[in-house]
Amino acid sequence: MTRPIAPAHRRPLTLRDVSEASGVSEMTVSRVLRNRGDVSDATRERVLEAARTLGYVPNKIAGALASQRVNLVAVIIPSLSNMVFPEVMTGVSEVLDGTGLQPVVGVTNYSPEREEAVLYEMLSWRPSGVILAGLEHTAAAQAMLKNADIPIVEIMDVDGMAVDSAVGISHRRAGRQMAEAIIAAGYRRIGFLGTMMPHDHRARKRLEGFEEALHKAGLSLADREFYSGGSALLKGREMTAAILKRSPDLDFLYYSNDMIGAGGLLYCLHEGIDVPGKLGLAGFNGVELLDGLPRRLATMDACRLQIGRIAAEIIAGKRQGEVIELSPKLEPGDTIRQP
Amino acid sequence: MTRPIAPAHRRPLTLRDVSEASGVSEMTVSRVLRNRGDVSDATRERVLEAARTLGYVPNKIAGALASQRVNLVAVIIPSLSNMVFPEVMTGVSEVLDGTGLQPVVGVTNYSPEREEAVLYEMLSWRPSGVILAGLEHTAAAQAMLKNADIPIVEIMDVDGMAVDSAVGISHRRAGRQMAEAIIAAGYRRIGFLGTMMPHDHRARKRLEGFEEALHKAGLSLADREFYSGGSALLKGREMTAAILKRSPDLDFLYYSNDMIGAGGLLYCLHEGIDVPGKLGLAGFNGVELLDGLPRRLATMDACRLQIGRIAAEIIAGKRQGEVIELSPKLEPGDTIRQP
DNA sequence: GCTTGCGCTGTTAGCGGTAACATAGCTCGT
DNA sequence: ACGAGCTATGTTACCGCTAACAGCGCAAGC
Repeated sequence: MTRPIAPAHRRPLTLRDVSEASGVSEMTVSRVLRNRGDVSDATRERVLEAARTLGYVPNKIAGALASQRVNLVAVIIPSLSNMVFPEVMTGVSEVLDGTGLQPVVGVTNYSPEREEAVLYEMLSWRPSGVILAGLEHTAAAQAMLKNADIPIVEIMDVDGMAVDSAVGISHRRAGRQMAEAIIAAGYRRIGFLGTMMPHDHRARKRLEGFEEALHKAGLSLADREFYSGGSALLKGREMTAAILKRSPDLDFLYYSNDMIGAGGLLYCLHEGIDVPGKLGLAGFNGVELLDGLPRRLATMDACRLQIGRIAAEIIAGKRQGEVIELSPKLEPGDTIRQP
Repeated sequence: MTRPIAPAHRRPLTLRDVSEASGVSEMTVSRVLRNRGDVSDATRERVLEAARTLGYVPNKIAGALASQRVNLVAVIIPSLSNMVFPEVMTGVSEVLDGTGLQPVVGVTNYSPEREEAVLYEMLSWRPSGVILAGLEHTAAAQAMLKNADIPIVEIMDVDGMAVDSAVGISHRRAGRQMAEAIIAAGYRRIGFLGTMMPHDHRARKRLEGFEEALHKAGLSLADREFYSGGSALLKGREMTAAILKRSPDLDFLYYSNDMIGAGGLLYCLHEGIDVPGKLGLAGFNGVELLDGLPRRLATMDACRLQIGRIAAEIIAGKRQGEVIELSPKLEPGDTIRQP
């Protein structure tokens, strides 16, 4: 792709400049630049040449206003530093790349108010669709979504009511399944380590499902430890040290995410604790990072890439919108005893 | 912040709807919604009430076209999964948050052609400024940047010619400094492990600076190993195993980033290699992840947060644009012998 | 009383494109 | 030879909002 080498200007360039430079009407220039309608090869060449030498860049603002069409898709996620969302974005981009649609990312930092503000801002650009994480939103945000009259896909989670479409996994079920696997492996004194984020509903639902399964088996969490902020890997170490000091008789640690789980694993290996014999470990997410650890942490894949892909397909109209529940796979790794 | 609970519509809402609902002109509604010009409190209340109950969301496309003002800042970076860029984004957002400006992210995957395309797309929305990584761009991209007539900040790197402003560190100098520290610590048979990315100019410059300093000391790289794709942590392990098998007499490994460095460190610890006595290790970046490792990898902070902040300040006009070189700090950690 | 000035509101004319329709010049079949 | 049916281009009327200016009512100044 080669684009213009152009001189500096004073007044911003418009279609009219290109039209004058090439001796055709603005409409014809517009047609050439969008590859729409019939234009003779000779004219097309002349126009492209003029546009290139001038260094013309179309004004999508004007274009969008006139055509009532915007090629943007709003993607609203809690955080970029989470490892989880970049992967969702990869899936979204993969699919959108072929369609002329463009993702625009907004970040909420797990704050519902910020989500509402970001959504408002994004909707004011009249995107062709919205992809946003989670099913929990402020009343105002829900209303905006309903009124927007564009495809809306809520991702990651399906435990709740969707505004329009939803793609994700059931975090409650995921928590339950992990608990069942742990119990089946013979562990009984189980501790939980997680983030202290009141608005991370998915982590909350996993814990709820987890405890539900424990209760069904006549067990309950023996201890729990929460953290907020800082390096997750380091926190994982520290929390593990703390919980084991307080409750040395625990035989399993369930972490709310792989990053703190990895920290815990490194700590245990370093301390020479027998994993998974004396102490079992499990996390959640299936992050790529785990592949490089000395031992494979048990985890559960959250289908992030696929979620991104499917959400984008719904927005692009390549797939019927609806509630789609994916099934995360439990990966036992080397940190749960084989029963 | 509470926003409207509104009914569903057919035709998209415009200023006219709000104007009719509140009995004032469109212009007055516009003034209220933007807090601009004098409006009586009574009218203001009436208008806000109407906008809220209708669930009106302004159309920024029309607004931007009419006012010739867009509150967007294009931020163009190579990758989101790199850990590095999310942190830059944090700095950018922090500063922009107070200004009414909004960052919009574009990702290039280290491809110059893609960068050109993304830039073209972004410029067509007429942003108020552009922040982009690196100083190397296609000729066409350079031309677009020059013609755009908005503030441009090239970030991360200062070894080269900036289009307008630049904020970053000298990667050549960083490589040199690391080499000097390694030599001073008495290491002599040094290997390099890095990514095989022809377009990662910053990694290339670090290596150049590194080798330059080696040569000045009468040394040269004893071996090198490259990789591409996959989990960086795992690759770090594998590459380390490979290079040590091939050249068992190496006494130092310099990694082009912390992630593969961390993998290498974990490998060495697992193999029981004496670090830093028999083998020294160093990476680059100062990623938060390292805090959780069993031993602190030597690294060099790339000042990412600060780069993001300063770039945003330049765009926001809070600071004079120019070329700003920051000084990365060498953090010796526990993987270089103390001389 | 008549200006002056201020506070508030309305009117007009675009911003830079595109949809929809009109039109001019051809080629063809009959 | 002539209208039908192209293809290639131009014309007109907006899209939804805001800058710039105009206008009105009213208090204060002289």
